[in-house]
Amino acid sequence: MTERDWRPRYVQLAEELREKIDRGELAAGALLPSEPELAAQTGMSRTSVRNALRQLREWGLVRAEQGRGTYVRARKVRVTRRNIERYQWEKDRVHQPEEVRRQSGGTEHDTGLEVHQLQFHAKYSTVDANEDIANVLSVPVGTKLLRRMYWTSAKSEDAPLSMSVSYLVHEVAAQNPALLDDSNEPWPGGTHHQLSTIGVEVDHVSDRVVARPPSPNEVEVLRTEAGDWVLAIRKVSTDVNGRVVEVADAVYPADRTELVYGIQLKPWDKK
Amino acid sequence: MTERDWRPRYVQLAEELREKIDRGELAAGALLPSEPELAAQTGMSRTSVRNALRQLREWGLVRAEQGRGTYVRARKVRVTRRNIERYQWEKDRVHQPEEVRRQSGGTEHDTGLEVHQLQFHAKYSTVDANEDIANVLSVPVGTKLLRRMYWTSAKSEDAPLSMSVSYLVHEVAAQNPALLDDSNEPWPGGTHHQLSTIGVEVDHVSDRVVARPPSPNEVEVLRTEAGDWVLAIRKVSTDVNGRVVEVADAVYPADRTELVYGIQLKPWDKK
DNA sequence: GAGTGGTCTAGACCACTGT
DNA sequence: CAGTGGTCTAGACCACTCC
Repeated sequence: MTERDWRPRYVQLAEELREKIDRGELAAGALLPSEPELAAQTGMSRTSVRNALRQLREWGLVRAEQGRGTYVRARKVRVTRRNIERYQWEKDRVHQPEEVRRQSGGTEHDTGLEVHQLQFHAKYSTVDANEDIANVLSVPVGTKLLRRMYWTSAKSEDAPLSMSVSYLVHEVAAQNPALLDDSNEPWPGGTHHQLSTIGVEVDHVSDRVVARPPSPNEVEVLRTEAGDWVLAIRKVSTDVNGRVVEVADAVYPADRTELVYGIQLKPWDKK
Repeated sequence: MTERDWRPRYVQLAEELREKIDRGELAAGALLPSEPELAAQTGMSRTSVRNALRQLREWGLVRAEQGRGTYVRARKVRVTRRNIERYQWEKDRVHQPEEVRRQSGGTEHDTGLEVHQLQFHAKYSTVDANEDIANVLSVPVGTKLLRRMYWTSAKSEDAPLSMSVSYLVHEVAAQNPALLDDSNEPWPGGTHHQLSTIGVEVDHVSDRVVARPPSPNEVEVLRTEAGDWVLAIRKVSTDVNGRVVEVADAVYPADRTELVYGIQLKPWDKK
């Protein structure tokens, strides 16, 4: 006689289904039995069946669709973002001819997709600096900032995407009025080229990486599932004079993003 | 007359409570009204109240304790890990005298805690390379590896910690038998010094950062809450001859960890 | 023993999706 | 229209904590 299983029945059901998914018995995209059906099969109440299914959703294994059913999720392909190489690439691109700069942007560089497969959106606005951003930019709270919001989606899929918000000091950006108009986006050559038109050269960048649950707004834009988290990156760019010139917050769905940072170490002194 | 709120009642309750927490009306550590009490106050069933409380747990705002009540979680202090600086620091430390090397390790450098406040654990074993690790190390599947597991905890708190697993090719490590014995841990000067005893100098390192739900084992070791995620970092070290010499997987509780990578850009060519 | 959160039942109505 | 998942009720028993 085997030992009694003392775990809650909904956990047992969840694990049974998880094993079926792991074994491939329930393949990606497959439709699970409906809730009333599972309740009948197992002799459990629909409430307990729903608890089991919620567990599977928290594990990221299934997706429930209202009116349709519950499906096994495809294993997400993670987009690899190599930010160190990317930032250098973006900077170097500035001195290429416009035809070349026009051909691709940062997202294409990251994802391997082509320009025509992506839908690019930009929206500018003017805001007063809150304490957080003001501290990073070393300006007084309330300073006028140019707030630039970007989001990119793949045309083919309804797939999620990325969203980011960038802040520049308005007075600085206004030295070139073209930088204040979001109808000039996508700007060939990106932010580095935009900054170069007002004599700014970025010297170093810092990425601060954090994982957290998404805000309600991010749930809507990125269409994350319940229980999903996001990777949030705060990128701070400092120019050759040591002045912070841009603060940008980017948010990615954590389950389809990986970040790679390559680090070169200095050699030991010869002894 | 204001517009009717069409959202589910449990969402409305969750947001009301969230606002109270945000405003500080319910401070960190405060006890929420019990479930029957909330049900009575709002006229909702206990099931709906529980749905609201689950939402708050998914947001990471409260923690339920069986038999006690539901408490507002303290905002976690995030430990900042500056891996680029850390790796360089670890490498440079090798050529310092042993008394200095003995005084602190990587975790103290990261967290600002002192040696005597930390509990350090190391356990070595020998394993056969699986496909994943074999690929990274460029060795055949099944090659003998030295598997080194580390975990560190703060003595004061029952606080979570970090855990990591490092893999070296056994044949390589065995060139210095002292490297095979975990009773020599913590080794003054860390892995870089260990490798230096067999003539290996690390040239560059790559961090691959991913956020994901914790494995059952990680839940136990890191004592994460339901719905929490972890940050998993795969660090690959390559020596000056271009050979991968170490693969290490580190796991951190995502809600109390931030990673910072500072990136120096090359200057534009003078024109 | 009283009170808490965790599990569970057996219903009900709803919004949404397909045919 | 029937079937799906989403919401909701009004109960019940349990394990656990604290007094």
